[in-house]
Order: sequence, then structure tokens, then C-alpha cells
Amino acid sequence: MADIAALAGVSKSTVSRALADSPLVNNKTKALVRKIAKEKNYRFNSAARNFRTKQTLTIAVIIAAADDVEWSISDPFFLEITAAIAEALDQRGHQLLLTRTRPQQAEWIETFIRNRQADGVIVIGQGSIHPQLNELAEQFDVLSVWGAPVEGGQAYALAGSNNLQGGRLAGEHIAETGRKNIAFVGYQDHPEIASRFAGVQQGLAEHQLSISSELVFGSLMDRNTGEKSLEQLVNRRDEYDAVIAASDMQAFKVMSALQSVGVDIPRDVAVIGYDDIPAAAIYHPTLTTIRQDRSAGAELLVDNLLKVLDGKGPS
Amino acid sequence: MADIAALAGVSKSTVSRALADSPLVNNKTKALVRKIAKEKNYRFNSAARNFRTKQTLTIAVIIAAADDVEWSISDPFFLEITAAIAEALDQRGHQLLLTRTRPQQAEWIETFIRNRQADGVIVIGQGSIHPQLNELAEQFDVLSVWGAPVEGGQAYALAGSNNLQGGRLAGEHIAETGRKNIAFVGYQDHPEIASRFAGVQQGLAEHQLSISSELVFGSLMDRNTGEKSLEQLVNRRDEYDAVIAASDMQAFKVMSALQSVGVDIPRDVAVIGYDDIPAAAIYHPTLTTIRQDRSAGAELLVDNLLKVLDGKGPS
DNA sequence: AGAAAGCACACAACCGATTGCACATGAGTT
DNA sequence: AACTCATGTGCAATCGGTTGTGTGCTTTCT
Repeated sequence: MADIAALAGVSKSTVSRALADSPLVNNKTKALVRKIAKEKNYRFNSAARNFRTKQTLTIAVIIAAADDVEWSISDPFFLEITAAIAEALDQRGHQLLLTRTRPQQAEWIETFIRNRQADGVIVIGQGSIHPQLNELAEQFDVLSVWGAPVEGGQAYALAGSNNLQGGRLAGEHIAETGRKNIAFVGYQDHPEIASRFAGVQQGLAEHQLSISSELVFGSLMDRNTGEKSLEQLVNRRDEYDAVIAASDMQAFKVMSALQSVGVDIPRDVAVIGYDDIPAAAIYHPTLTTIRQDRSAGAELLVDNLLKVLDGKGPS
Repeated sequence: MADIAALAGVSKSTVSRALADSPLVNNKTKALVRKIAKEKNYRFNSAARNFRTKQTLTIAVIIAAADDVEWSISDPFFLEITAAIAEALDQRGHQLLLTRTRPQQAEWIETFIRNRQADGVIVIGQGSIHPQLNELAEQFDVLSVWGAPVEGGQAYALAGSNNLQGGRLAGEHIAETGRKNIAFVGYQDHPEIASRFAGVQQGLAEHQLSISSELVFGSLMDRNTGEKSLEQLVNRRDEYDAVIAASDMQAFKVMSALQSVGVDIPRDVAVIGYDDIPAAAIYHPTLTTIRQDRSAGAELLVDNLLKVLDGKGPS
């Protein structure tokens, strides 16, 4: 930058202002400086800029629930929404730092914020760490979370699809196909899944149906109990004629397991998923699913975060 | 840091060295400084450090081929290897900047390197941009690429699975099941796929089989021609009894399309994929596939890059 | 005992941009 | 003609660490 200043015959403060399009600089000077900067192929040093301005234009993204569940790692939905966030951030001039840190480790947020590696943090999925998130949100105004509302409210900015309505759609759909005995599969302690389940029950209730408690199974993706849940689900296969799964990946698992024991899908048992991941469309038979819009969700997450960082937070 | 220095009664250079575990500092002083730093909950400012040391400990990851193909966006394999890279980088004390920039835009690398936003770049998949990558590798020693060897060699560090052998395995496996008429599906102009295809032919040749050129189809994932390729594949369904696909996602598409027109898999047509994405195991019927080890691949990519950045490059 | 060597620490420059303030120039006002 | 004011530019401090050089003290060797 000093070189550019010398070449243009001005001081480096003028160069800085010209490049930043400051109104304090004469237009002619601006044009000259820019021309020279372009010729000399000048690139500003963002390390220096970050240092001086105390912001990095970088957002850390962390996929929660990665610790206790296979789910988030193998589930394309989370990776896809991450990609969508990258896109949204890029459009707003920010970078995306993909972090592997487990949110369960309390210091994780310090690493990014107090070290000034990132301006803010987006958490995908609340998993079962809502309390920790709430606590962090009260300390630092840097959080934007994908998930579902929690009883008692949350201190962080929240974005998510309408799980209640999504669940209701699934319930109604199943009821309309004439199924009577419905099973549900998924984590009950994740706020998102809980909402979906509630929605499913509402949808079924409109058709005078309900889910028997014996037909509610835990997540098939759980490292510890997943196997057993799946086994139980298969053993009880005569007790239901439809399965509503909390995610497409779980729905696949259900279909695959049932097909292996000779169940015809959808004739004998209907299966419905959630997310609408690409694989849903090319599975055979095609999986019925509830679509979650990643792009819209990502934009919401990012806009929320930027608002929070601007001091116009939700809390 | 100045505060810490005052509290400990030493200069800030000593604090800096103590925290960096420099041998120039007495062990007692080190311990004292560290104790105070911990008490005061001191966090170093990485912006300042990056600025001074001229390295960011950050690596940019870019998924190539994202421009002209649906493939990379919807294919879990790439997202998964990205996650594995995040893990590998983390273990080595680096961060991962996920970038959306299209490698086709020539200036992309400048954004990261010359702006000092990242120390190096990992490119996942060569797609059809090998020449550009080569050119960049000659200008900057900051590149590590996932892919396959290219005729004429490459100037960048390369990691990838043994596509030739993987293809051969697939070919042999199909031959051993007694199939005679084999179809292949995939991009021929991606080095990785080309290698797989060559391997398949070798594997088949050992059993006196070969692939008829009419049964070689383009990628089903291509935005423009994918639809048509799939259609042709279905139309010619009586001409083959096995399909080898260049990726699991394509294999799924094949299976789904064939099953829709009443083909029984694997009785009528065997299908084999590549990658071993999680969905392969839970598809029904279970997809036979060639596994690519993401963790090992990621570690190789990262180690290669660090070597290159260290000046011990491949070129 | 005196000189050489080694250890532990302090001082101060430095990285490259941004920015508050001072200053110079020229136009407009009375 | 003297003065105010707006506009455009330069000077220099600053962000918070890292690191080369210098200095005082202690140890060791002849």
C-alpha cells in the first residue's frame, strides 16, 4: 500500500480511503489510486485489516449433536444446509469457518470469539444442548441457531422450519392413505423432533387417529440404542401399517430393514420421511418426505446472526 | 498481554515467550505467567498473531466441479470428505475455511492466498479443470488436490484412492457373478472416472469380457445431458445384465429407474457403485460398492499440503 | 581471580492497514 | 480585503502480538 501511495504521489491514508470509497477523497484521486492499484495487482492484506478493525468477516459454523449421534455426521441434510450457509454468507461478504469442535466442550465459543477468529457462530441443530446454548447466548451476542422453539423460550436467535406443520402434513397424509396403525421413529429429546411428533399427532387426530405409545421408537441412528430400536421395529412389524420417521435417513433405514424381511413397501407398510434429501427422490420406491428448504433456512440463519452482531439481537 | 506482564512483573516479551513455551524463559517464570494468564482468563488475539506471523493456520477447501455438475452438490461423498478434512486439519492445529468460490474463476486463489486469508488450498476433485490447477500450482505452492493422476503429470500435490484398482475390483466382481453384458455410467473426462473405467476394463478383460461402446453412458448427474443418458440407459435395458456406475449416487439413480420399469435388481440386472456412502448400506437391495476411505484420504491431502507449504513440495 | 560463556529477561522495532486530527488550499461571505 | 467555511490530503498514532538485539547477572574454566 505504501508503494501504491508513492506511485500515485499521495499518502497511504489517502490510498486507504480511496480504496474504501470514502467520501473524503476527491473522485479524480480515487480513480487514479484505483487504476494504479489494479495495474500493480494490489491485494489488501486482510490479516492486517482484521487486526486493525477487530472484525474478521468470518462466521464459524458448528454442527451440534455431533458427539452422541451418528446422525449428524452421516446425514446429508446437515452438510447441505452448511453448503447453503456458505452461499448465503458469501453473498453478504463473509467467510465460513467450518469447525469440528464439539459444542459440549464449554470453551468452544471462546476459541472463536475471544480469540477473534470469527465474529459469530451458527449452530446447526440444538441436539440436546439447548441449556448450554442459552447460557452462552447470555454471555455473548454472537449466536444463531437452527432448531425449534423450546418451552421456556431461548436467548439465542432461532431459525428453523415449521416442524409442527411439517409433522401435521405427514400425519394427515398418512391418514388420508387409509392407514390406521402408525409408528413413529426419532429422538424425542431434540426440540425439532419433538415438534414434528406433536405435529404428527395433531394431523392424525384430525382423522380420529393416534399413535400407540408402544409404536414410538427411539432414533435408529443412535450409536448405542439404534440397533435395538430397529430390531424392535422389525419384530413388531405386524402391529403397524405405516411408519413416520423423523428424518429421511431414518426412513431409509426403516424401509431397508422391512424390505429385508419381505415387507412390501408401500403396499404392506407406508413410510414417510423428513428433509427431502436428494437421495429421497432416487430411492426405490420413491420416499415420501417433507421438504425442508435449506436455502431459505440458511439465509434466515445468516440474517439473524448479522442482526445479532449488529446489536439488534432477539434477546 | 500487557496486563499479564504487569501482574507477573515481567515484560510482555517474556509473557509472549512463556506462553509460546520458548526455551529462553526460566521454567519458574513460565509457570508463573501461565498461572496468571489462566486466572485472568487471557486469550491471545489471533488476528494480531496472524498479522505479525504472516500465517493464518487456515486452509481453504473448495469443491471443484461445482459449476457444471449437480453431482458435487448433492453427492454426500464430497461433503463427507470435507468433514474428514476438517477433522484432520483440526488435529494439526489448523482451521478450515469452506469456500463457495468456483475454481473456474481464475482469481479465486488470489482471494485466499494473496489476501492472506488462508495459507493453502485443498481442492476436492479435479473435475475438468486440471489445466487451470496446474497453472496455479506453478505460480503458488499452496495446492493439494484430491483426484487421479493425469496424463502428462501434474504440478500440484495429488491424493486420491486407487481408482484403477477400484475399477478392476468392480469389473472382476461383476464378471465373477457370471454377468456377460456390462454397461458403464459416468463422466469420462474426469480423471478419476477415467481411471475407474480403465480399471473396470482390465478387470473384465481377465475374464475375457469387455464393454461394448454402445453401453457406455455419460453421467446421469449432468445438468444438461443426465436426463437423456438415463433415458437411453432404460431403453436399452435388454442389452445388459449389469451396470457399473462411477459413483453411488449414480448407481442409485440407475437402480431406481430400472426398478420403476419392473426390472428386478439384482436378479435381472446387477448394479455396482463407487464410494460407499452411508446410504449404500441402507438402500434396498443393498448396493454393492467400492469403498473410498475418506479419513485416510483427508489425512493424505492435509499432510501433502503441509509439506508443500513447508517448501517440500512435489513439484 | 579474571575472563569467557551462558542464562534470563527487557527494550523497542515491526507487521500493514485504519482513522482522528491538523493543516493547506480555494471558494464564498460580509 | 479580511474572514469563515468546506473540501481534500497528510501526519502519526494505533491495534496486540513476535522477535532481534542488548544488558546484567551468575556460573565455569584456566
